[in-house]
Amino acid sequence: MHQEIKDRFTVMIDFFNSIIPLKQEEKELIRQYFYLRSYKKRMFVLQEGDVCQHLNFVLSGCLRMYKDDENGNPHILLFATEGSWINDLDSYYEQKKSLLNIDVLENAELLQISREDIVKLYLTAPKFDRIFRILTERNLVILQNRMLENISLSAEERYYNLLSSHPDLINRIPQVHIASYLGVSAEFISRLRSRRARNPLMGN
Amino acid sequence: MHQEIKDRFTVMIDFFNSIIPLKQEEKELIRQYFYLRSYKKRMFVLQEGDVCQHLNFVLSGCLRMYKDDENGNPHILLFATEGSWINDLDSYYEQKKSLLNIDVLENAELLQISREDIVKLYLTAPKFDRIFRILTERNLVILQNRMLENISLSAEERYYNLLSSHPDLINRIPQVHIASYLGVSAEFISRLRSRRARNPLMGN
DNA sequence: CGCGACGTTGATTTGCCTCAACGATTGTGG
DNA sequence: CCACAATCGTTGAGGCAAATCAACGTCGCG
Repeated sequence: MHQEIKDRFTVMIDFFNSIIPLKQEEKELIRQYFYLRSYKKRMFVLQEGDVCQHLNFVLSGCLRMYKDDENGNPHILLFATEGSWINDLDSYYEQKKSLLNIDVLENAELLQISREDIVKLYLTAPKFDRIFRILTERNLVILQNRMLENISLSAEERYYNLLSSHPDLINRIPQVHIASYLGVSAEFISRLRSRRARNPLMGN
Repeated sequence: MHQEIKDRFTVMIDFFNSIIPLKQEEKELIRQYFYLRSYKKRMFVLQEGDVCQHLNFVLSGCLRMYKDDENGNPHILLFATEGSWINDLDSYYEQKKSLLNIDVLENAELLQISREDIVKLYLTAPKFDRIFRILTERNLVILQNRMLENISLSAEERYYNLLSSHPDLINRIPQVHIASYLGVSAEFISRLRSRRARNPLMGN
């Protein structure tokens, strides 16, 4: 089972490697600084009011990051599945109380790193500054495209765009969460689906 | 006037310095790689279909980045004024044709750097990897907050939030562009304003 | 079994859009 | 320097997209 854990690290090392190839010593640093933690469904990785203590890389499972409004309704900023990250960077770097929640939709295994350790990692291996720069730039581009869709498309267009760009998500995430992610009501998504089911030719 | 140009660089150097203090040699690199360029109102810094050739740091003036939809209506992703950046990172790094436009709302002076030169900059001074990582992380946090507002607040709330968080923008940018940035119609913004003018106590 | 999570459907309301017309201001060329 | 066009904001009438509220059926699960 120590072997197993090494295998998990391999997933993360491959991830970094695909951005910039790592030297052996840099791979060792990853094994040194990241730690494996499992979460069960409904557990919180981060709760509103806490200070975010680690970056989270998802090995398996599914999570969401969201904010509750004054009525207690969640508004989902991000889903994360295998091979992606889910962090409240603001709380993590500024060490301020988070306004966001991260919880588990499907039992999950995460690789985590503390703030002190990532600072050490950056200092001992500056390549990780570059890796995380590139990673963050890519996430910014993705978020910018989502922003653009949000200000320019109808709810129906956004829903079917998501459907075609992330068909995997639709299969494993309840509609009510998809609705919250898109910023529309769950009932409206249901109506869109039944409308298209009755008339498959509609809306391209 | 060579003196003047040096002064412009000082603005940028101060900007970087406030993120991470620079050594003298790193300051020299900035003077070496960035170049000053002036744009007049209505000029394009980037046009749809072109490949983004430089990163843009705004010394003065005001610009917007936007996408035209199929009807030719612009949807604004970002405004940039003194001391901020405005880039299509996707086109810049991937060297693909841009879907976005960047044009000038008020005569502007930019400091620009080409893709080849920023790669050199990263190689000769890895500190810039860290600086741009941090910069990008901050921009991601900002965009994430805007995303959250967009999926959780009404048009009215978004408008007055923008008003209080960026009062400067409201004074220099036409309402029609503010509307496009928020993803609402210009007429509706006008109605919000006149509603509150008649009844100043409304909506907190 | 019974409860909670999830999806659906109907009736009604509303936030916001569209289209159109109209001043006020700016700027631009003859 | 004036005339005319373009830009910008406002207002009205009408319409539609999407929210809200409520009820109900199904499923999985403790």
